[in-house]
Amino acid sequence: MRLDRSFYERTDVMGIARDLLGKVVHTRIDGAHVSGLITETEAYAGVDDRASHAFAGRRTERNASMYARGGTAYVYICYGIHHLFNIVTHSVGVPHAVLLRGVRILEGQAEADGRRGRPGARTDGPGTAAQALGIRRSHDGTDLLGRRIWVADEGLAIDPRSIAIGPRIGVDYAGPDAQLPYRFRIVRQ
DNA sequence: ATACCGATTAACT
DNA sequence: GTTAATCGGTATA
Repeated sequence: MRLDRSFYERTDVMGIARDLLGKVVHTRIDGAHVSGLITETEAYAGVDDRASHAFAGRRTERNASMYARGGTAYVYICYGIHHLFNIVTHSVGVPHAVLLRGVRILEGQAEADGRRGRPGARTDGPGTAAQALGIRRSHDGTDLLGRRIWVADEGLAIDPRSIAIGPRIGVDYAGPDAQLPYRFRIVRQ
């Protein structure tokens, strides 16, 4: 069952990041349907989070969609190369987001392989997951309740003991906030 | 205008 | 372990 607006409009971005583990992200892009089990996420907690692009209310052309309503895609280019897919949460004007950091492809493996360039290539990083799903900067601002990108609960139960929680990756610039336990991943099963 | 850095990855030594 | 790839944001002039 597809996640509805009320899931994304919740105010607890860390809880959403955790609850997205085991959900299934679907894309219908360039005529192909690809889906993947979400295995890793990170929460970015808006204006108070030094690791967030929206820290202190920063608002630029790049991060404008972080300020959209929950259930919107925020896609930006990192290191000039990688397209990183985020799920915006909370309400309009509150720039919370969850970074998709890893998936296990369930449907459309051949299409994902083609996009990644070789069969069986990894999809366990934020850049590789977005690439396999076909998500790119042009999908920034896409409504996750539309027909291009959506997330579904397909009844896969995740044992809480299989979830690891720890500091986020690559945010050393964020000072003390770099140590916050905002990274969630499935480590077993 | 110039300079530096980043929510990364793959291909090296 | 190191490094190249490559571009928007931010700071400085």
